[in-house]
Order: sequence, then structure tokens, then C-alpha cells
Amino acid sequence: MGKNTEIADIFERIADALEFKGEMVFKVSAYRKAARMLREYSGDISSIHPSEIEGIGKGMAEKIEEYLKTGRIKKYEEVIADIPEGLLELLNIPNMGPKTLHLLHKELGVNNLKDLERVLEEGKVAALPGMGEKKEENIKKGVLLYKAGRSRIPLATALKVVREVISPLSDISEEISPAGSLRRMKETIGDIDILAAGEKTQEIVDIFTRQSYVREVIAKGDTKASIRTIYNNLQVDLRVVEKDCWGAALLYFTGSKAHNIKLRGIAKDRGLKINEYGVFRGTKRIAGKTEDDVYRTLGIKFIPPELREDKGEIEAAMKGTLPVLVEQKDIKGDLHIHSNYSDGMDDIETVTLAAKRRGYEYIGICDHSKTSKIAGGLDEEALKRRNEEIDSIQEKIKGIKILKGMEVDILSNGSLDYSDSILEQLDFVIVAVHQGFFKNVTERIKEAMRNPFVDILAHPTGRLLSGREGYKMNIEEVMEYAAKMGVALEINASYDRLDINDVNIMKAKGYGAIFVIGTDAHSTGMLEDMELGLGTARRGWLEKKDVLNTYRWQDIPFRRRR
DNA sequence: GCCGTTTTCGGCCCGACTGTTTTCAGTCG
Repeated sequence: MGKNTEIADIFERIADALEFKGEMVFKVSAYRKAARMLREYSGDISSIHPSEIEGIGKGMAEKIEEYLKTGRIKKYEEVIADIPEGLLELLNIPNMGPKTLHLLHKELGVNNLKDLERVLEEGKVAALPGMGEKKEENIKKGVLLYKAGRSRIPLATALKVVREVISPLSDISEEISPAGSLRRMKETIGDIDILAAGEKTQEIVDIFTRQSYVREVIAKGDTKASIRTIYNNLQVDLRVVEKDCWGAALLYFTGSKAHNIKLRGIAKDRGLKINEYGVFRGTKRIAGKTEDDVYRTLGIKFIPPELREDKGEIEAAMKGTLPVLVEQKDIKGDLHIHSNYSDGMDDIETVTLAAKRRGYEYIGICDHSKTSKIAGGLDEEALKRRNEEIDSIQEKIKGIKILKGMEVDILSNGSLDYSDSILEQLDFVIVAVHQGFFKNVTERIKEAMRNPFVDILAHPTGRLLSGREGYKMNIEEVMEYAAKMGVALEINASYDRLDINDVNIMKAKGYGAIFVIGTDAHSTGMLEDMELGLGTARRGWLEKKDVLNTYRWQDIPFRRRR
């Protein structure tokens, strides 16, 4: 596992070095592609012949084998031999590409960030051939951004920003949509891409760049503009096209880049050309109004944005084996909701009514168990009272079923926080690790899953998008065991979790696992996070049948019912 | 460096914007 990433990193650095030296661009991109494919290859690279992976040929395979055998790659050591340590790192500075860096290195002796800052300070950059005052200024800005650190923001935050950015543009545009990684529902977003269509192109661009959330206009032309917002310097790119090009443009702007490149390659093989304006045979435009159009000219079905990562979706589309992804309308309930009996904000009646307004047929109230004292965990007595209250609220509220669940702690010895006789009285049981993140986690979870009353494993890795690493555990082993035992893996939809993530979902599905999407809502507002969990599930190629909370409540295949 | 039911050589996705230039290179997505 780790080896794939290690080798990918080295290939990436070879690519940087070759690019810096002015090597042929196609050779450079071959290394980049090989690095990407290695990163995405989920198996053990040492157990196959590397050239079975697309983009890895004889040369790369030899280097991979060399690394597996010796822990080194000679080619890498050769290409970086005459490059000072820390120089290539400067390629991460915005507006600093390989050509500029090479020039600065050769002409001004720039070897590291310190040198760069010095020559910028001394005003030596503008005097170089092909450079000028503005370029110098742009590099200075780039250095500031680089030093500030450009971290990706959580999907949920990006979704809020994009709604604010789109709002002033929606009246004047005929079509407008988020694109990029946001539309693909990636768990974190680097910058926001928006596509608009309409007659008043220039006006749309003008309005976009004049909003109060704009900190800086990075670029502005007739059909596109980029701004930096006041929100953590988050960059937003807008592109405006004519309505006839909407589909081709949306496809192009949604990416991923790798997906687009493969599509364009396929088009080329068939004598067609795809760009953001449409599909062309010679100079004749034959499609482009909708994304569906574009795919159809290639003889394949529409590929949902969440799948567009070049992870086999194009091949599946060509074979006609694309999954029919789970959709919002399939979701019949939310099985992970806290009430104010433990650490939720709202009472059971309030969350039940909120869930009913969302059109759910059922909710599962899951409070914390007694050991989670900080979260107001319920002892057996409190649990009994809560269950009685659920019964009496159910009497009052019709049209939605309230299921009695609990989020039960897995204790430090792998046992559960309630006895079986208590668990038996519940409609279903979620288990979770809330303490001892570094102690025997794999074994404890497996032990917990051996209890026949356990239906769901909550937030399986424990990671937080805001930075917490997650439990010290073997997630593959846990997922495989969950599949074997028939315990559903939760896709925790909470904005800071998205746990398990897309990659693990695909792996777990391979093991034959079943899933549930739960918001872990601690207030009615957080029921909306279902959107995030759904996007994550779709990125993991899940279909309706894979997800427990797409079933009617009477039919949910809880383990205890099977 | 990779790849191939038109190719084992000659291709490799495609275009907008900027800044420095008098026709284009560099960067970015």
C-alpha cells in the first residue's frame, strides 16, 4: 500500500525535474500519469506485473521493480543530481512554472525560497528577458499565497460559498451551475468553478467581479474571470459560454482533468474533436448542447459527475456496465440522529417533525451510551425513559416511523456499553469507537461485530476532515470483516467526517459490504448533511440496493432480521 | 515515456488569459 504512494511521489519528482530541465512535455506527462495511476491503484503493486496498469510501460515497470528491490530509483538520483535541494519545491508557488523557475535559477542563482525572496526584493526579476514589472509583481503575490499555505476546504463550506456566489448571477444567466470538484462532490475543494450561459457574457463577468465577497480579481477577460474571495482567500473561477455550448462546457469545466483527457482521446480515435464548445468533425459542430449529447457522440451513456475520475467509469460506460447510482429520492430515512436525551440540540418530537418535512418515512434516534459521559450518554434507566417517550410521540405523530436505536460505545476491551438484554429491546444498534483511538482498535471493532445485535458500525475510521487522523487501525481488515459478518458500514455524512470516504467505499463494496448513510445530526439543521453523504456514496459507485436507508422501514435488512 | 483493428514510429487534449512582445511563450485549469 505505502509502496504505491512512495513510488508515485518519486515519479512526480522526476516529472518536476525533467520539466524544469526542459525535457519533452510528453515524457513529463508520462511520469505524471504513471504517478496518478499508481496512487489510484488499490492493490499491492508488488503482487502484479506493473505494466498491467495503464500508463505504465516497460521503462516505468523497470523503475518500479528497481524500487521494490533496492528502495532506490537510479533515474531519479540522476535527474536531481545537479538540482539544489528545495528548488523544485518552488514550483508550488502560484504563477511560477518550470520555465520561469529555470530562468531565475540560471540567471540569478535562485536555489531556494530565501534566494527567491531576496531577488524579488532587489527588483532583479523584472529586468530578465521575457519578464517585466507585472510578472515580478505576480510572483511576489504567489510567494505570499504560497507562504500562507493553500489548504483545501471541506465540501460543505464550498457548497455554502458557491450558493452565495451564484445568487447574484442567477437572474442574468440563462443557465448557471457549479462545476469542478464541487460538482463531483469531492470531500475537499481546492477552488470553486462556476459555469454560466447567457447572451450578456460581459455583464455576467462584470457582476461576478464586483461582489462584496471579492478580495482580488486575479484575471478577467470576455468570457472568464477568476477572483479570490474574502473567505480564506478561496479562489472562484467563472466561465461564461453561449447556451448552445452548455453541455460541452459543463463537461469540460466539471472535469476531472483525467476524465476529459481520456474522453478527448477517444473522440480523437474516432476522428472527432472535443473542446468546451462542442464535439467537432472537422470544422462541423455535431454536438454540445447537453452533456448527454457529448457522451452520445462517443456512443456511451451519460456518466454522473461523481464518477468522472478516470477510475474505470469510461470503460464501464462503453461496456454498458455503469452502476445506477443511489439518488436523493431513494433515501427513505436517516438512521443516525441524536436527541437532547444525550448531546443533541433538539428534542425527539422536533427532529421527528423536521425529518417528516424532509419527506422521510422513518428516522432512527441514536443517542450516546452511558460511558460517553461528556456526550451525556444514557444509562439503562434514561434509555428506558427515552424509549417510552418515543412510544408516546409516535402516538401523536403519524406518517413517520420513529425507530429506537442507540450509538453504543465499543469499550477498551472490545465489549459493548450495554448488556445484550438491553440491546435486544432496540430496533437496531450502531456501534462506535469513542475512546482509546490508538489501542487495539481493529481487534476491538471485530470483537464488537461478533455481537449479533450489532447492525451498523459508525464513522469507521474516526478521521475528521478538520485534521484528526483517525483511529490507529487496519481499515481494510475491519471492512472485510464487516462484510463477512453482515454489519453495515456507515457513511457518516457529517460535514467534518464523510467517513468512510469514497475510496474505502469502493474497496468495501469489493468485499461485498453493505452500507448506510447517516447524518449523525445533532440538530435539525444537520439533517441536510445527507447531501454530502449521498455524494460520497455515489463517488463510491453505490447503488440503491447497497444502502440500508433506501428500504422501507419494515424491509430494512438489519442483521437481526436476517 | 507510452501506445497502437488504419500506426512499432509518430503521435500524445485543448483553449483562455496575461504579459511581454510585434506574433508568442508561459501558466493555468
